[in-house]
Amino acid sequence: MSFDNNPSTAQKDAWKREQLELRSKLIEIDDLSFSKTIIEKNHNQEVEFNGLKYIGGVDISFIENNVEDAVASLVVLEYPNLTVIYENFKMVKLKLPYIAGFLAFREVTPLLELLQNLQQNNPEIFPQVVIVDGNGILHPRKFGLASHLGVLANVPTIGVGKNFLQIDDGDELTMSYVKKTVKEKLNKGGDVYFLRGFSGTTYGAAVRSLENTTNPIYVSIGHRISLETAIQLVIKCCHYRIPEPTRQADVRSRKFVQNLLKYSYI
DNA sequence: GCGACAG
DNA sequence: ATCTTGTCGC
Repeated sequence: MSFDNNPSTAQKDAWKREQLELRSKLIEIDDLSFSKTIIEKNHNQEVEFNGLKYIGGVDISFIENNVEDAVASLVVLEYPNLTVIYENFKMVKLKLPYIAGFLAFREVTPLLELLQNLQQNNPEIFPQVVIVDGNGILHPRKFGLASHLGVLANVPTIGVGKNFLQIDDGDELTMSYVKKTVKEKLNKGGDVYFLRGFSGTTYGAAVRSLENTTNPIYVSIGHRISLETAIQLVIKCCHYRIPEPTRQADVRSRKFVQNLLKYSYI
């Protein structure tokens, strides 16, 4: 089965209005249940998060040759050890195709349901911040999936993308400029390059998560967190290129999909 | 027609 | 998003 029809221009315009409307509720500063301390360590500064125990990760995995069935996942990891203490999955019937700039309309509902389910049934481990597989305000209307989920769930979120999404705001946010600049400016693990448009808006940052990985990740504010805090926390969560919360959500939902196929449940 | 295209 | 073994390096 496939999707009815590709969304019309009118539908996209309605979605754009909805994004702008929800964006009015967006909080782009730290509004967290834990605190951040800068520690002076000899020459360098180090960041410490106090009172942070639970970090969430969400993702959706897809099935080959199947446009409508997918598996959404929510994991909760303990900080700072980053061990998974909770996982849950939800089968999804996708209603829409993927359209850049409108990812939330395809994915946000099951992710929201997973969060609400945890809040209701296991509130003591509800995550204090959720890392989302997709951008926050690094988005044409400054309201990507991470922000959308954050506002609807009223939870702090961080957007982490594996690929850059070009924004129409001057030459310095084109794909070619960012790819070129990132190569020359991100020279070691933890290096950060801020993605600032001609308008002066900072949409997010390209971050080299490890010493031995060239390809950056793209971090942006989701909701109720500042970009600086988001970047520092994401870096602390990186055992691999992708921060553990989203990486675990990804790995585990993929395994879930494999088992579905293995036992012919789909 | 051409470029861009988070997941 | 998904398809995937070996291989190179620490």
